[in-house]
Amino acid sequence: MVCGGAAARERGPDAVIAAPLERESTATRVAAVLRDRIVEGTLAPGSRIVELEVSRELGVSRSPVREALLKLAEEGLAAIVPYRGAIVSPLRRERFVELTEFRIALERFALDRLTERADAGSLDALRARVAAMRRALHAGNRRSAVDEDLALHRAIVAMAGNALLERAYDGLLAQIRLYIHVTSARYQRSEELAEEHEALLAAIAARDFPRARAVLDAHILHGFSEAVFEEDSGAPGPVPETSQTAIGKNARRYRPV
Amino acid sequence: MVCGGAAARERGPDAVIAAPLERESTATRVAAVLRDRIVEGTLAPGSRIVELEVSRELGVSRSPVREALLKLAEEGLAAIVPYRGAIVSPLRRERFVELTEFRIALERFALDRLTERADAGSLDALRARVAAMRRALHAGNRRSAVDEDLALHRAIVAMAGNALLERAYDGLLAQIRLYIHVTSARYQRSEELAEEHEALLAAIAARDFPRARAVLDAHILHGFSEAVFEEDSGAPGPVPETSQTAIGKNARRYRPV
DNA sequence: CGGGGGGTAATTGTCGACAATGTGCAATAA
DNA sequence: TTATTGCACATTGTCGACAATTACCCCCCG
Repeated sequence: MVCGGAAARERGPDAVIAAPLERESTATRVAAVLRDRIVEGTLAPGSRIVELEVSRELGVSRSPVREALLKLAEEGLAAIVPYRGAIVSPLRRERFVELTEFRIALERFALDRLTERADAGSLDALRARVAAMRRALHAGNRRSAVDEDLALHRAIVAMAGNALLERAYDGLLAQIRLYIHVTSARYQRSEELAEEHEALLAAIAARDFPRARAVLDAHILHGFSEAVFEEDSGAPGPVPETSQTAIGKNARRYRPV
Repeated sequence: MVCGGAAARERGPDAVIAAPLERESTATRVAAVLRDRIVEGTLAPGSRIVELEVSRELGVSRSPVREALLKLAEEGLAAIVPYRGAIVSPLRRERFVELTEFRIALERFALDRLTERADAGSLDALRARVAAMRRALHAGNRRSAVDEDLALHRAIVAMAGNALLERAYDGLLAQIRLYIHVTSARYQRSEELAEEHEALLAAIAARDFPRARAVLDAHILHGFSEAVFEEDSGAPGPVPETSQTAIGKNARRYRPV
């Protein structure tokens, strides 16, 4: 068999050597397929995932499928209950509140590091991402706008230089994507969104941690406040007591002075 | 076959009904065995874990062993490289720095929530844990002192009421345990350790978030500063440039005024 | 004496089959 | 009619075997 095989053919020519090192296992590919379907909405929240069905459909055995489901469960995209199987994690407001709170906490930590060590090169890379997102927004391509948005935030987190933070954030990202459609209204007002990101970058560039934190909070909570859940009877009402309290209080406390 | 079986017999008599609901799979038990060995030191950092060896030793097939290794890898206790197997995560100073930084970030977030919503009952529970730890320390039982110490911190995190935070912290806990022996000098001066915890609880009771945060930082960084790595040539020298910078700066910035 | 090739052994990745468990329906009795 | 019990089916958990890949060692060549 030729060195790179199918994997190599999918990449650039000069990646032929590196390809065998990073080719992915069947389990990884199955996980990728299922992950896509979940965040895409093809696999609706709450629906069952039967190992044998997936294995038959994808033409693999149950072992990699099972392994993939374990991965998805770790990412919070699926829930596995022993001897009963896996379901796509249902969308619940309470969980979205927790997700948002925790996301803010992680990104704050990242900003804390980043406002200390950000160099010109990193900032340029971030600015390029904002530009890309702006283009996607103007082109009306919501899907890639979402991708660019999240990629920007992930890049900020990655620049903090803490591998554990990065892993934790990656785990969150999948779930953020899962909930993105309830905040999709946000991507209508593209100018606003781009400006918020630019304000965030400016604060980072100025190495002004308090301001960066304030901008971040406003940015994320802004998206949060527009979230609409189907379980809501009628209009997008207020979030539940306790959680509202937590997010609300912090939003107020950390709002720019 | 009798209802509960072996699982029920290991519990109290009135747990017979509930037992079947919470019995654990083979994979979970294998993971528990390996996890214990890793944090205990029986399985040294860097040593290989061969699936077939474990499966033969524990009298199970490779499937649950494999599943257990995936879990351990998720927890950061093991590293899996495709077609080459799993090794116990090696102890590296850089990683310990990241671990400590991230741990502080998570616990700060917990304190932020806790100083808002802590009730008397919760505080009593925490105080009971400090007392338990103090007893263990005085009894010279270092192992259970460590357990109580971590259990206290975990309880604080749990009280924050964010499931995602809790999961992320649990993932960290295993790794903290992995590194605990490099900070074991800390458990010599038991009085000091107990006092720091009590100061933390007092700040929480007073709902004084800034003070709680300052006490927490001092507490964790205190343990950090005593860490000794074998790779160090001679005395426990300073931590590497970049990481030292990050931790040092924050320690200074957030120190009590 | 050192470095490259080839072949063997060891180990992981995947597979199909069987055992254990949960689910739902149907038959039965009150 | 309705609650209950038993049974058949669907699905997960575990197992042993085979395929794919890597590590190791020996041999050969320079």
